Amino acid sequence: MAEAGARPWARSDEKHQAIVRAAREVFLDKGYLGTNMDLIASRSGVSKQTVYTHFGSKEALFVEIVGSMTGAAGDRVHHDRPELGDGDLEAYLRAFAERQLRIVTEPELLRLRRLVIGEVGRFPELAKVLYERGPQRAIDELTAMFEPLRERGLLAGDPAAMAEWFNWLVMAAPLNRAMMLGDAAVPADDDLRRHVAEAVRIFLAAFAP
Amino acid sequence: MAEAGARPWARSDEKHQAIVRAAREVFLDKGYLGTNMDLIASRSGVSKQTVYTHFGSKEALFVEIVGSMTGAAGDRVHHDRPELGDGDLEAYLRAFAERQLRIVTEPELLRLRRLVIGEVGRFPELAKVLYERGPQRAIDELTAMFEPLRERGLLAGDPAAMAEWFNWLVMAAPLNRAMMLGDAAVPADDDLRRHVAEAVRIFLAAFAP
DNA sequence: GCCAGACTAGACTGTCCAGTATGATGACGT
DNA sequence: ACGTCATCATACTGGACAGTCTAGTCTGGC
Repeated sequence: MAEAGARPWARSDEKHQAIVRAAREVFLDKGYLGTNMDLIASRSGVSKQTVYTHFGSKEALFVEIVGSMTGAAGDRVHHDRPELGDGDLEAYLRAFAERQLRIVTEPELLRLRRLVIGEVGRFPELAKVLYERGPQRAIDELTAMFEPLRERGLLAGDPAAMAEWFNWLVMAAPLNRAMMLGDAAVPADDDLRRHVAEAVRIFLAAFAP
Repeated sequence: MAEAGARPWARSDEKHQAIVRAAREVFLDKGYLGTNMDLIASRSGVSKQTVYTHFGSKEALFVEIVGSMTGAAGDRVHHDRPELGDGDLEAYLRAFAERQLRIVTEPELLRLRRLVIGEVGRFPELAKVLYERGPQRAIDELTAMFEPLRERGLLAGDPAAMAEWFNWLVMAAPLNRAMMLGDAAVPADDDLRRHVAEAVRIFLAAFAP
């Protein structure tokens, strides 16, 4: 993201990070147009000029922030995921889905999603990247997971298609509610577990031979 | 929305409608903050003052536009819906879902959805209304439809829960793709039909006794 | 003919804000 | 001691834009 280039870039990382943090908050809170650079400067305890030295423009800062957040979120979701051994498939799918859903419905990620969706017109690339690093990546990993299960006869169907159904069975209701009804509409732990259990049941009813 | 009030309101409906049309286009295109009132005035072939006479402020105009669009969209979805007689349940569910999905994925509605989601922070009420008139209303009608089916032994489960699962089985994948990947990501007719058929199959596998 | 009310073009006010310019401070290496 | 480089505070420029104001036009009813 930062210009590949000529400069030896020993710029103070501390300030850089402070700007990133402040910009993240402000952009998530007020959107792209609603955000003002003076506020980011003062919130990060840095002069406006410094903001412009580190990031060349409001647009560049926005792209950098959103890009890095999507990357980080994607990585978190797919980090430290347990392996499926010979254990109970249903239980494993539940654990997997609960974990995934909990991360995706964190307020910060919900706000990122809203921000990006609202800016599809202005920044279509960002939305594409978010889709690829979010849902698409999850679906790809599920596909890889389902492939051997199909071969072992535990699932019946096209792995990629099953992955997509599974993903949205788990995510759709909570995510879409949260998008519109606000962060407070995210299910509490009990409900989340019940929701996931039922999603997994439906999935297996449709795809277990 | 317009002030309940004193005035006999015989204002030229033609201009009013022209403003509404122009405002709809511009807001959907550029978002709330990105929209400028001079443009709306010129696009509707009306003077700026007239815009302010008909709608008191940018905010009021926005709320009016979005509110009426959500209402209209909701009404369209639930208008002229065929009844389920004694025919084939699976075929009926497919027809129902195809119809619903086609309407919801129209570009104008997708853009409305993006707009509203992006403005959740500034206008939380609008998003709530969109949720109620959109997904919630669909779910309620499905609930009413499933209730007797359950009593006839054709479905097994809580009608409201089944309605929510059915709704998102049908909507989630296309809608979420379209939100982020743009209007061009909406499935063509063939794909849409295949998608719906499979969604219905999954639903019945999970909920038909 | 005249009044009222809707409308018009366009100027104007006040504010906000991205981005730049200026001139100074302090740290660090040579 | 000196240059360099990041940083600072603050002022400024230029443009955008919500909302108001002015002064005048057009139309239909009486």
